[in-house]
Amino acid sequence: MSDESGARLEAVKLDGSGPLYDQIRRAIRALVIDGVWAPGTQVPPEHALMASLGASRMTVHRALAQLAGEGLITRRRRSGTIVASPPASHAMLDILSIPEEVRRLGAPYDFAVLSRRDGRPTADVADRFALKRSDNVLHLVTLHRASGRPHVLEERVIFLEMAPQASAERFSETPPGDWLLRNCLWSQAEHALSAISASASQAALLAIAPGDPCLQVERRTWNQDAPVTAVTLTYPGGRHRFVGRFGPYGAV
Amino acid sequence: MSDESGARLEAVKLDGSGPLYDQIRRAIRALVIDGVWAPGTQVPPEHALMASLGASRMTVHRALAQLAGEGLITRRRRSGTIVASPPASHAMLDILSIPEEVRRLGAPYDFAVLSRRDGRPTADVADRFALKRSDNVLHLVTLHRASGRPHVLEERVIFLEMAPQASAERFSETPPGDWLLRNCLWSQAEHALSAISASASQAALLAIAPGDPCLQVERRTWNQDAPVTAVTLTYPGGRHRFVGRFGPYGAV
DNA sequence: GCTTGCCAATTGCATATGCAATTAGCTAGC
DNA sequence: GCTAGCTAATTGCATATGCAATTGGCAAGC
Repeated sequence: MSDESGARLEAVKLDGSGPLYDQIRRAIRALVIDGVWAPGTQVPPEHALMASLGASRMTVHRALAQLAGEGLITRRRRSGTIVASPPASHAMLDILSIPEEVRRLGAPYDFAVLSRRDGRPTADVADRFALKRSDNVLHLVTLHRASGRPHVLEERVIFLEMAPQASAERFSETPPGDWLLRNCLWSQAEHALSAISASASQAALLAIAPGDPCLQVERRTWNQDAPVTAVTLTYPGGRHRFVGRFGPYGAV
Repeated sequence: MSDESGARLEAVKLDGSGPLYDQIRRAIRALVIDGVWAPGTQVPPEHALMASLGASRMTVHRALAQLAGEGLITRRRRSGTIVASPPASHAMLDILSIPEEVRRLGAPYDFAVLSRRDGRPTADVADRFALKRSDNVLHLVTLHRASGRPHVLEERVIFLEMAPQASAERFSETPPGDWLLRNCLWSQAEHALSAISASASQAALLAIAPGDPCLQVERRTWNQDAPVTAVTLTYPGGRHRFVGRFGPYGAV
């Protein structure tokens, strides 16, 4: 009734270990990261948490201020505290949206799904993710273009266990990566970056010569240890570079 | 006399803008980052800052606690607060020490300086760093080996303006990158990552075939806007990959 | 209905206070 | 000289208090 936005006060459970402010911080952090409190959820005000947890307002404030500093929540006077949306990207390799990547280059973007196959995972994929061969997966090959020229080739496997709605999706408006970002939760990702020679088929699709060097990004994504998707992005090497800038104490 | 470690209390200057605790935090942060308070320097105790700045202990504490959280200072009861050493590396591309990189692979490491040339910068280099052609630079080509096999080829330019001691250094014990890390300050670095085809000379040095794909990392390093060094690292593509792992809220 | 102004909820900031925990360095005793 | 124990310096944590700033929503007046 009163908690229309769904943040139940009782959900905040302290574990009794360490400083009180840190217990509060970790408890709320866990609720946010595990998705119990979705982005946009109204977090109980300091006074409510204070009464509920038996802590002083300053102690609650300290926990919430830290979480706000970490970007997990957003606070505004009078309106209160809400769970923030996860930041879209952090650093060099965290660019997850290819349309956005192209848009930043100032080039018009389009894409085409070249092939699509539902079915069982290949032995290779099943192996890398410790899947049962009976799990259903969706294979997609997508070509992204900037200014009409091939930008990157995407070869993706989606694990339907975690993303059942993907079966019904046509991926006509939104490329698979962006669609997944909007429709699936993820808690962990791993990137591997390497240089390869373009195979004949890759070269043909990317409009380069076979054997030309390419930057290959392999990304595997999980939600709470359950695999969500795996993708291999192949960038024509001559055309792309990843750039990052930072100082000894972090990003500049 | 009393401040044998050199942290002068008067060095902490507030700028009057924003919350007091944040002014204090930024003031001390600047002293650390700009190297005025070197790593290991004893930071004045809370009571001293409190008296000197006219703030309450809790306010000073708040600033220092935040800085400790950011890793810029280390605090211990009774011993007090000291400036921390900058973290050696942060994430995927921040690995600065190649010996360390090889050691992590569990392989024995060695290196050889293949060529060395003192003199004026080439037009190309002078251009990229906005140098005067009269500035002195040191060109070095170094091959790093893991288990006796070529691991990465390093082509480096050191700007002697910022690192005059480099002229006298033989680089027989320590490769140039590590030597610079220990002997030079830097405040900013930029990485660019791309895929290339090995040239004939690169291929020969790396014991691969000409045209084989390589991962190339170009790193440029500055100290307060003055260039310190520029380096190109060429990794045989088939043999190396960079891996990073994180969640939507940061590194895991 | 529309606007203006007020009230109250909520967070932001700073202070004062007290006690706990840690430990460097000194002191007393052997 | 050596050790055990004490003292005091320093940080860590929690609370209570008060006021400032912001602003959503209501009420009063037009």
